[in-house]
Amino acid sequence: MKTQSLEIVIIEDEEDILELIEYHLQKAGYETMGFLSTDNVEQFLEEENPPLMIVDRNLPGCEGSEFVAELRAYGCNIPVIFLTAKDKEKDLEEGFKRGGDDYISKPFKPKELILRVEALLRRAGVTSSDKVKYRDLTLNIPNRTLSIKSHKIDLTNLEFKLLHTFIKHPNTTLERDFLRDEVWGDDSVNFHDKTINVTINRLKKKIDPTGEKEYFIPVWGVGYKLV
Amino acid sequence: MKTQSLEIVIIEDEEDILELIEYHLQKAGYETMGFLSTDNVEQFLEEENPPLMIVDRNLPGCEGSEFVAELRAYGCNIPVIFLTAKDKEKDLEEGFKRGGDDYISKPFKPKELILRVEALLRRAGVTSSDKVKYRDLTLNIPNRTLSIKSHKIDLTNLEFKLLHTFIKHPNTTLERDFLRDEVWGDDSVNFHDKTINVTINRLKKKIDPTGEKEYFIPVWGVGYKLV
DNA sequence: AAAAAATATTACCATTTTGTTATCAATTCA
DNA sequence: TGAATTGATAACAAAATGGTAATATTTTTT
Repeated sequence: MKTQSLEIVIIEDEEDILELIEYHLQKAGYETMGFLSTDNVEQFLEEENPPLMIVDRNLPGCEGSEFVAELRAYGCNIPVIFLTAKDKEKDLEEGFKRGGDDYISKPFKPKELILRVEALLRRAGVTSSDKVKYRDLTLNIPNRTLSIKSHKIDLTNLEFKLLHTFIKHPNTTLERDFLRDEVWGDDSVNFHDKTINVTINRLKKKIDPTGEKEYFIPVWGVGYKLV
Repeated sequence: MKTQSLEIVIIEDEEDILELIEYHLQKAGYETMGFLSTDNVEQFLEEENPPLMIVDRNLPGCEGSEFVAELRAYGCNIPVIFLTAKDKEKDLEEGFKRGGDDYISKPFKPKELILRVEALLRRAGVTSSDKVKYRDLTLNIPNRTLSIKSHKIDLTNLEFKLLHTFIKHPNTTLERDFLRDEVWGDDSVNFHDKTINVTINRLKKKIDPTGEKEYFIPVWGVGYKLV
């Protein structure tokens, strides 16, 4: 599923815990970059643009959440999970208010750490899933193939782009002009009225020959909608 | 920070807990929409496009996470926080794998609930709702649909534009000339006297066949008003 | 270069939407 | 009250839009 390894930053002053975290993340398929303090982290973030950061609250010299608050103030939007032994409400609040996305208390369950990392990466839009689904349609982006209930269907490039566009905006009326820009590109001069109609038509026939599933419905005078 | 009230969906079968959650969310400035089961939720999501959903895992008839997994399969990407009494690793994993964004165990600290809601909304980049409402009418602009009390009604493009114009200026007498410019466009030469009458008429019949709701009232010699 | 595949255009038809007209009903005002 | 004006509505006409098959063009493959 993961197409490339992601390098996750961990800031944790207790060396054994740091190693433990790195171990579990690596086992889950991530690269890691551990720091024992916030020193040099900023520079690393700037250079490497890591996708996620796990930060201990209890760091020597600097509160972890203060560090994150500073980063946020400078426009850094990296997803952050706080890690802490403290479990008091006040600390929790501080962590979130200062820009944390999630919070895990020590001792943590390794599985939970991984799950929360994955959930956050997903929500932050880092792990670009190579599959897009809608109803019983599954688009495999790298392969540029369509599966309907484990049944593969060949699509032309144009048909694929068109369907992809609709699946990215399900249940939304896409105007003809929008489709034209999105699928055909705005360089298309002399764009013919019926081009969209005919292409939609061919696509419909391929993915639903009998028409019983009614994927596309025309919105009169506006465009089409995938329902 | 909050520019407009956000309506958060909660699915929880224990009525007292549901009320408790609603209470805390409302105190924090959110609107809430509670459900005791997953019934009708899907419809609500489609119509209202809420920004976040809190789902109990332990629902009668349907596992909360199964419900979310189904939604995800249909392309619904709404941020989800699971809520559960269970605290076993296995359950946690299932919830995340099925598309949950966060997880809170009962009994929960109210403060933590709010903090996690806010963090998730922030990370998900909450979008302003694309709906316009007046009385029991809800126009979903991207879908180009009209709902009256969760009942969908088909409008033609012209009717949609007309109703949209009125809803943008509720309780205001819109002059015929204004409507003509706004809905038909100023390119309309030879605009016939009765065109507006007839179009309003058709719209009235669609949204209020019996005429009991009296949405539109004619203002003699001037135009119409949506009340 | 020839064949095949993909895409675009055209033409024709069906449907939906919108406009027009005629008639009737309601309101205004002298 | 009654004429004049405006709105409601039904019926019909016209226009706009979408569907689709056939054909033409372009692009890719062999």
